[in-house]
Amino acid sequence: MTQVRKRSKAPPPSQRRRSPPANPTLASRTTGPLDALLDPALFAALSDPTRLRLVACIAKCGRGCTVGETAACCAVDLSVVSRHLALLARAGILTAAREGRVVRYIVRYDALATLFRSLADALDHCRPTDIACACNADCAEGTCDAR
Amino acid sequence: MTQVRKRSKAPPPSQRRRSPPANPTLASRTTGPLDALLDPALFAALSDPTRLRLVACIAKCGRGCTVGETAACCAVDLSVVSRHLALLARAGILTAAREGRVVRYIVRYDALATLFRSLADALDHCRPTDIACACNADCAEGTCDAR
DNA sequence: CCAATACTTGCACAATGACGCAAGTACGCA
DNA sequence: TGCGTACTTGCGTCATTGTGCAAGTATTGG
Repeated sequence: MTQVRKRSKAPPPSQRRRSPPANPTLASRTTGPLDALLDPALFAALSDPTRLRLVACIAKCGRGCTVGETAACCAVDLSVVSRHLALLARAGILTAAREGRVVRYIVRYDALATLFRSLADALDHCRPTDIACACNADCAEGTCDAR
Repeated sequence: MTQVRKRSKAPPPSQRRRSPPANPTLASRTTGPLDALLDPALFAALSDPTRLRLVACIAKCGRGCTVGETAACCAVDLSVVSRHLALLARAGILTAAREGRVVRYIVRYDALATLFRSLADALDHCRPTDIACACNADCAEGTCDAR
């Protein structure tokens, strides 16, 4: 994660976001070509060992897991877990739902599985065939739309 | 990426690694359960926008791309591109091959596609059924093998 | 062997990210 | 309304990472 610069001062408690914004529609990433599927934010969310462990933990607990339960999976402060889960939800990997006093996080199985399959398909489509790709001369020009 | 602490001083030029180590066998990650597939290093490699652009660029250029060609895809120094490509190769996403004066990098289409499909499958298997998961009480104990 | 091309690596620096602690907020129940 | 439980957020710290520049190494051709 490099060029994602978000540095706005937290708004006052009154107007502070209480319920997280709608999860980004993973579906919107599952249609386009390879570029559209290669979202740095998604991979960044999955690039931390602690977060991955949390995801794995929640993925296996059928019903949603609370922050406290999930925190038992790894040896970091509860506040850290809370932040990680919020981040994962923002990335569209988890869904959060408040149930009275607790918040349950659950993995967005379908969205993720669909996304990964789309990625695999997109890669297959990119695989070179016998016909040479016209963009060989220079990736920055010609028919290569990678930029 | 957090707990990956590698802080060894670079070895002297004489014993410095010239050819990169064999790419990690992505295949080894495509068999186990979800945990085995959730490799932080892989996602970390894909978490940088510049690197993703390089991957997309190379993915679409059927034959391997040289470092110089690839560098045309984005506005960073050639040395940066070189480092990114080496990292991607180390992560098993690209394969490097020296051809005379140039080095060609190519996407490991099959390995990646297989990995992503395995991930999707693993997620599908984790999806809760009607039978409640026995590990609900506490993710850190019981039958939940997420830790 | 020298020069040119094509990368790779050392070094310094700024920005980012993960973390823990402490304080703050939300919700349910007396 | 006051209290306890369950999270969330502010803040400071420290390690990691992305980047550019300059110097180093590899490979080919003269």
